[in-house]
Amino acid sequence: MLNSSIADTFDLIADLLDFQSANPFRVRAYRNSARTIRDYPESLSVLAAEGKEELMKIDGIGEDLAGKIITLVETGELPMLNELKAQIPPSLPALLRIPGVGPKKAALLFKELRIKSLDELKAACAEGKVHQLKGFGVKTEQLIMQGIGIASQANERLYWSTADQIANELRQHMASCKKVEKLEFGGSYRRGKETIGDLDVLVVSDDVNAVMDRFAEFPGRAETIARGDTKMSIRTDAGFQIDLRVVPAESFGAAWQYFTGSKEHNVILRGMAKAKGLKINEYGVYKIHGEKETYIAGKTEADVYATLDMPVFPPEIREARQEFEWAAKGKLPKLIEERDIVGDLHMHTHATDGTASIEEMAEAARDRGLSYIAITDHSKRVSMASGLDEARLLAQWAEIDKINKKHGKKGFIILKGIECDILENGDMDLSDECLAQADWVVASVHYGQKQPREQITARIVGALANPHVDCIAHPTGRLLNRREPYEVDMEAVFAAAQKYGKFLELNANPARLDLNDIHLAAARDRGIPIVINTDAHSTDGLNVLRYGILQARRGGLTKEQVANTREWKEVMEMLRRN
DNA sequence: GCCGTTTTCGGCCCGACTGTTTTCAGTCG
Repeated sequence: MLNSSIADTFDLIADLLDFQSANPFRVRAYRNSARTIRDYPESLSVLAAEGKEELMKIDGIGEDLAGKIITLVETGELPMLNELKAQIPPSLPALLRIPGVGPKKAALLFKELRIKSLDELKAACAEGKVHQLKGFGVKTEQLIMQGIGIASQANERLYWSTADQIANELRQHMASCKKVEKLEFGGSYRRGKETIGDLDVLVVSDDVNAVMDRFAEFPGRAETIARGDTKMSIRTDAGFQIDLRVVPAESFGAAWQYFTGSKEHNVILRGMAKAKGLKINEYGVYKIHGEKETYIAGKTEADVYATLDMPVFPPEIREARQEFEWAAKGKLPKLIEERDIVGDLHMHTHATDGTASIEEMAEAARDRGLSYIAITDHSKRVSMASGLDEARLLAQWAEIDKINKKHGKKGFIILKGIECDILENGDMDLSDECLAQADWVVASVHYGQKQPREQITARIVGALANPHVDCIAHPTGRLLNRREPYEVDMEAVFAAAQKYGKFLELNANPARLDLNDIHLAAARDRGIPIVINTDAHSTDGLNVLRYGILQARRGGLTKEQVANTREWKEVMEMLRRN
């Protein structure tokens, strides 16, 4: 059983318990464990076979949950969940997706009006039944009507790159308001998450109304969800929510820290503060003496963290994973930066599905400060992209030799590479004799992505065993919001990469970002070199590198752990050594 | 349901906003 399935089960239990108004801390225990399990790098099914004690070593999993995981893995079901399901209709959790409807309101709707689904709720609202319920009113009924539309919409999270565009537009828009002394973004956007659910904006100003009025004029605004003394929320016409907070300068650091999150990171931080007789909220850090409290910090993030003897964590690792452990040991990693990258080892030209020539790609890469690139067009199996057969590939390599000779003195190298398909039967799409002549070979799966776990894992592991293959491109094949990853057993892939001394790619395309942060951390712990590539199909495509860097930072990668921060000569030595 | 360098019991982060209320519950982040 996949970790994600176990996590889904626990999340469902949390939802159902919520409806029953169970102890909120019990509900939280299920949600916390679900999150931990979803992020856990190793297979819990494997751990479960080793017994309860192994599972209980994981933070947030105690005796009871360990037992439930084992039952789940062994039998595929959970008696406790079956009992809950018998009491609560399965469609009820859908009601929770309506903004403003939580467990209490949903439970009341079910109890009083027997409402079990969004459709039934819509009908009840239309008939005016909902506003008669205790605790509901006409406004709430209208809000639910609108909310049903939002809940039934796909409600997709935005790519980080899209959120970045919106953030930049908003920054420009707000810049013309003279009352804005300072403006920063927080939330998952600042933490560089691959997708963003909403945008958090923080403004320092002594004129809240002026700032909010300007915010209300944002061209993308479709509606204002809330507007209070310090906080305002709008929704864009695309259904994307933006939350604004206006704070005084002495609270800026505390607020920025607070709104950057993650929530889990903050919960731990506040727990630490409490143990020290301090309180942290979005206005500052306070020393508690009896009934009274005094402000001791809050102007900058550094001030806030310093009250707990903590360093300023890079936002990308504020996920309550390993950062506190690192900080306690004084070993916070120095995360990789965009300028550390000196080469790009995956890109296409107009020979296949790219739009630029070899020379154009090389020049664009050189403009961006790189010292080498690999041209890695598709192999022939990818016929839709007019993939290269052996003859065309050899011709391309001859051309690369020529170009290198022409520009050789400038110290920029174009490598003869290929993105060779791993065929459905596990064979490579080009012969070993052909691949042997390449400087650099990335292997990838484009067909037969739906194959069962054993089969697709064997294909990728087989490719890693091929002596001519250097790297696996986009190892899980997922496309954010669009396509699930292959059912590949990443543990087996990591083991093979280690055994054969191969590299794994972090594909920087904002829709891929494959490997993800969890996998990157796992690869890092195993000493597997990562290569951050753009997979560019045009000269502009080279610009996606920054998204890959964010993802790498979320995975806790340093410069040393990324192969293409080294000059090509060194990379070659790594390959030869391996 | 989890957890312990004050604790194996009794805590578990904290505040803003809204709507429906006459002082607060529910929701959200």
